[in-house]
Amino acid sequence: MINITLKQLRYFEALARHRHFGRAAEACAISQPALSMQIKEMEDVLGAALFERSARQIRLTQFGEVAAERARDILRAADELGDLARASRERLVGRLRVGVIPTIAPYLLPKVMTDLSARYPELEIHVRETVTPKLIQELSDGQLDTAIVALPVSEGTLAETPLFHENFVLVRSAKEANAPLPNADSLREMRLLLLEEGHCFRDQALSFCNMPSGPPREVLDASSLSTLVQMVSAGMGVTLIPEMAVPVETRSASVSISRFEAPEPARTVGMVWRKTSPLANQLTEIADVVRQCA
Amino acid sequence: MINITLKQLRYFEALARHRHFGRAAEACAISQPALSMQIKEMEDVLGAALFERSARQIRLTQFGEVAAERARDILRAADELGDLARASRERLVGRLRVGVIPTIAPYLLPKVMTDLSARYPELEIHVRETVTPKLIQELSDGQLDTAIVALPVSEGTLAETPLFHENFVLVRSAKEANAPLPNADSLREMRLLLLEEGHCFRDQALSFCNMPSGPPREVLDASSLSTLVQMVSAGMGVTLIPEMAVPVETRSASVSISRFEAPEPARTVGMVWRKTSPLANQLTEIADVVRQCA
DNA sequence: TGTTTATCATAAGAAATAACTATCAATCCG
DNA sequence: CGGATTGATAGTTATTTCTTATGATAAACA
Repeated sequence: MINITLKQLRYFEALARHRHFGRAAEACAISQPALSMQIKEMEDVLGAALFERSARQIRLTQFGEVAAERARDILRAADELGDLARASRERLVGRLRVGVIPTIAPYLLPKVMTDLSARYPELEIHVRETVTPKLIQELSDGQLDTAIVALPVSEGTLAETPLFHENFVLVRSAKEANAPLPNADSLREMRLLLLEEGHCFRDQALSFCNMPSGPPREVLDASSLSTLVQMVSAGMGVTLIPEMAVPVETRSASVSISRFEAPEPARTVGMVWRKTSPLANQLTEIADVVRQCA
Repeated sequence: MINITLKQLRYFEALARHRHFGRAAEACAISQPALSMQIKEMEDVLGAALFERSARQIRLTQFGEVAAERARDILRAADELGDLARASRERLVGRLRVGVIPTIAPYLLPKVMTDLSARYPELEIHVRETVTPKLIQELSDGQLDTAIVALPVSEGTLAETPLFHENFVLVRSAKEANAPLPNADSLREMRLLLLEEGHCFRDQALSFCNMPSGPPREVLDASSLSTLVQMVSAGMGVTLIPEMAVPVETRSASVSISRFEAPEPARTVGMVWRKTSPLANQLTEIADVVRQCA
């Protein structure tokens, strides 16, 4: 199946406008025979005459009139595709799907969302909050554009950039405020409350205590830092939370916060995306904005 | 300025649908590298990535999604142009601008319009009624598609086909009904009422009497056959009218109609159109329909 | 862990398409 | 009738697009 081409439509449109092969050809920056051939080809393909050629002038046929209108529509649509491409290339627009782990989302997102919206008004931000393995899976599947997680991710297909480094602090009930600071080993002897399995923060905390991360423990596992703090406040044990969570989580709980001595437990939070992502350039820009927020 | 092509849009659409270069290429009946190259070319021209290629699968970029939608619109519009061409080629549709001389129009058109509309329901018929020279001019200018006039027209650029032959009859007042039939020469002595200048029928009548057609005559010239007959009915003279006009024009006038003896005055009515007209085929068909009516 | 498989990109030559120059044919005009 | 204008045609060249063969990379497999 042979078909018409946009080039033919362009030539046709010019001829319909000029009603003169020579001038239309000049307008298209080609020779008159080239125009003649393409018009003829187009008429052959369509199986209908577009122009009526009489001795000294040419006229659009009735079909030609209709076709000229359609041709203009098509050419305009094609041009718009170019405009659209330019727009999408010049600035970050459209939808950005961001995944964030639950031990970061509530503390970082409010400011990040505000700043990003201010900087990229045309950007529609979707947030997905879940544990790292799921985020990585969804990222790889193309359901997310980027994710904010604890580094390293060590996934060959993903690019990662660090955002900030944060320490973990000890949360004890208010009445233990002046008790001696436990070290990593003594923590193991205490009733350490942790997040349920799957959260990387659980593993990071356990690793600080040199405890195996795998098997479930006898203690109740919480589903959020907020719950953990409330449990501590109720005297059920102690826990660790990232520094960033302190202002939010201790507002409505009577607990004491203590920093560890060096080497303090800590984690690096970073942003990851597919190495192949077409948004790679914009994502490094966004990482900068997030860094400002932290 | 290099630009995208419809071919690229077709390939792109296929790839967007299959999300697989090999299968999309197969669907387009080309080799996989050919598809790769055209997609690459298209991305280069647009200056934006359409697909994100990762190891084992490809995905549309956000821009690609939008572009795919547009591409489908454009391709559909291009296909419709083909459909439109086919429709316009297969049957007579749209507008047909017909010119008819005033000494034919009122008698022939009612039936012709009815029959044509029945046969070509999608045909919109415009009628222009004026004298032959104006019709020929407008036909040549492309303001008319065809004209029904008295033959011959003898215009090199026009094609003509005869429709019917009609005699002229003598119209006298009712009380002259039994008077002897004048011949061409005796007509010259009578008060012969005629149409105003410009009407071919005037010239044809004069030519029958062997009188010069040019100079204005002393008698009142009428603007329609109807007026002529009414004048005859009022006793102002005699006239000739084409046979076809008899039923209509003598309905409300007390006149007598007489046929001449051979050689009877007559004219050939025919249809003309530009030799270059794209409607030429359809016009011969229409001439057949008109012939049926006469 | 190395091997196979799947998949898209690249390269080089061949085929197809579109362009140009030169020329023709028709017609209008003085 | 002769020159000028205009679109069509022919032959050749230039460009584009395709094909085949091959490469590179990562996933799947054993």
